[in-house]
Amino acid sequence: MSDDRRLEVLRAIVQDYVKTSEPVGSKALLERHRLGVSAATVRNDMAVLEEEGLITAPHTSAGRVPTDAGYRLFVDRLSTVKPLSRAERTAIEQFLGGAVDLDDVVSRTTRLLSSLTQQVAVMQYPSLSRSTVRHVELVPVGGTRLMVVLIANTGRVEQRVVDVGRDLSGDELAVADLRSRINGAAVGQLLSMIPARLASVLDAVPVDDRRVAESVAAALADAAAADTEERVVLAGTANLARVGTDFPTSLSSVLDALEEHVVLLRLIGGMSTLASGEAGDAVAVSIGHENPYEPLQTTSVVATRYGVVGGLGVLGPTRMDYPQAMAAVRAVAHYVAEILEG
Amino acid sequence: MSDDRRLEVLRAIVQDYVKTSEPVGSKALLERHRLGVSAATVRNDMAVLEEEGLITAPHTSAGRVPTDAGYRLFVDRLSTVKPLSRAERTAIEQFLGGAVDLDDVVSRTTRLLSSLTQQVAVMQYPSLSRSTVRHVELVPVGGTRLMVVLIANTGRVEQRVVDVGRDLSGDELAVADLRSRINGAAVGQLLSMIPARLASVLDAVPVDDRRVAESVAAALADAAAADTEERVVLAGTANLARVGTDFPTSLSSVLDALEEHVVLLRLIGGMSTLASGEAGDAVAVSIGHENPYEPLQTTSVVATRYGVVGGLGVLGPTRMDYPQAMAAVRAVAHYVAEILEG
DNA sequence: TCTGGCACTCTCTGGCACTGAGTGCCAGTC
DNA sequence: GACTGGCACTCAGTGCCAGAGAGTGCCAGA
Repeated sequence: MSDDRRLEVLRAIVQDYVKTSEPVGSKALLERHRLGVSAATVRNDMAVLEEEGLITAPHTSAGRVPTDAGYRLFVDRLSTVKPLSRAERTAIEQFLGGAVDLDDVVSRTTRLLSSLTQQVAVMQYPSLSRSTVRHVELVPVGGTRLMVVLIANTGRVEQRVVDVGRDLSGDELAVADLRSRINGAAVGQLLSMIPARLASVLDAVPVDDRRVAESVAAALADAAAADTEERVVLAGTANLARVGTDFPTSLSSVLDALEEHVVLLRLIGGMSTLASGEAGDAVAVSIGHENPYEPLQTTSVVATRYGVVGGLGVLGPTRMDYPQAMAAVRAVAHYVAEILEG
Repeated sequence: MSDDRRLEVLRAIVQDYVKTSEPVGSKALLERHRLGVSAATVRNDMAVLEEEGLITAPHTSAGRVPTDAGYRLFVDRLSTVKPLSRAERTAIEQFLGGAVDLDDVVSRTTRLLSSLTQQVAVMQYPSLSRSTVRHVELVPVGGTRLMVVLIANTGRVEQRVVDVGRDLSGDELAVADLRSRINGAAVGQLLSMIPARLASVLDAVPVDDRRVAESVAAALADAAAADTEERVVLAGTANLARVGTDFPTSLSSVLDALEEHVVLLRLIGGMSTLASGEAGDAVAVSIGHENPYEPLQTTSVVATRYGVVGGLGVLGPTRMDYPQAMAAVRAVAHYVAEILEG
């Protein structure tokens, strides 16, 4: 019961199919792989693999194609993440190192990842709720309105304009006082801690400014909580339409799904959280129907966290070079974390 | 020489082809339009139109399809921008009115425009160089580094961190002084005026802080000039892949082109500038080969400025409902300008 | 200047036979 | 019991052909 050889056959099928995108038959398999057995034997193995639901035949007299379960087994047990070449690594480092600000980091990362993997790259903006406060700035913007600017340690900036119910344009002193109190209490804290930390500030503030302080605190809490409507950035969507890619009719609905940023965030977020449960740099893979969101069930997603602040990954057809994608995602995540937090 | 009727035939061809996406023949044309003449006459007219390069036949015995020149003539002389319905207008107003910040305005605008027109929507972020300074903020961020935050009247925020060569952490006073000088000189000015306005500030600053002021001025100038690498936002790319749309093989290269944001910016910017030369709310149309960027020569772009700060528009196949697209673009631009500047 | 009619040209569709890759199964061998 | 060679069978893909249908160009006549 050469179980090992059967898995070897599965691996060969996955590799060939990923490379050629055509159903692979017993004969073709033998030409490309030295399995040391005859075509008939391979056929027997294939029959078993098909019975186990790991491969399937599009029609009677075609070759076999891996199923989602087949890819899953391949990813879990038959593949090793192939490390990137030294040249690739330095290229990544250099390209990302040239970024000038946060937007640029995100934009470069996605473009890099999509060109490395030839898939669609997805990156979540550094998440506020896990990052810390670098500074809070208060700016009177005419009349009774105050602009509240929250700057996180990742370089991300959130701003809110609030009506504080009092004209502050002449009262630089009161604004400066409140600014220093708030910064004293909040700088260095997790964004999620903002409401708690500001409670004490509210008590200490002169009674005249109480109303103002409350408005500002509310705005800050709101800005920190805006986390749930996180932004996500894509690159390489054209890769989905490349000739030789397998999206017969579903291309349009996949593209549609990609514009549902909320869904992508949940996906990337959920998967990368899962991965972080295991080893530090674990990469999570979600294949076809494993995917909770229906329009994306013809695709696979490879994702991971970068640092502690966000997730990134690639999305493509289930017929994907998983080892390569996983390696690229892991390496890029590593460098991004270094740049953002190092 | 019924020149008028010939144009009427052209209009009918454009309208039918846009609706059905199939080459339109003389007979089919008569069924849908009351031209008051026979099929043979229409055929003669078609022959003339073809000779003039306004329509073309995919092959000998198929119907006719408008050429780029045909669409051009249609847009210039045969179509009137059909006003949106009252319901549509209030829907636009309500949807855009619900936006909470600048990002949200841009995101809602593009999604709205793409769903109104069933095309790809493109919007340039409000451009800094034409907007004015609302406030400049200086924030010491440890050691000798200072974060310079530039807030524009459109709500857009640019930030730079500079090394000022001197430890300012203890010297709140010097920072406050510089901050008020800069704001005094720059607030309300066009961003492009920043370097000029700050020149006087540099002279007036105490000699000890000269170096600091220079660094800050440079950072601000840089932030203002970052305009050239403007951002652009897309929505509705899935519309390109809709079944019934005409992108046989070029889809992938069009999607690729859409990721070249620099190109899109030049396109939208150039076109809308052109339009603003004419009437205030003019909408510019670029059809197929009129387009300077080769991969987009199978597409048309309908664009305009919103207010004075940026451009927006839609992109789709040359077979596009121009009157409808122009109406939608114009209406949306109008409301966006109101929200951003009103 | 328009119209009806006619011959002509192409595309499209369906049917048919053929080819080739691939399969399943079976009897034989190590 | 596991593997192999061989054989019959299946089925998508291709090329070919004929017929239908849509559309055109052109011409003679009103």
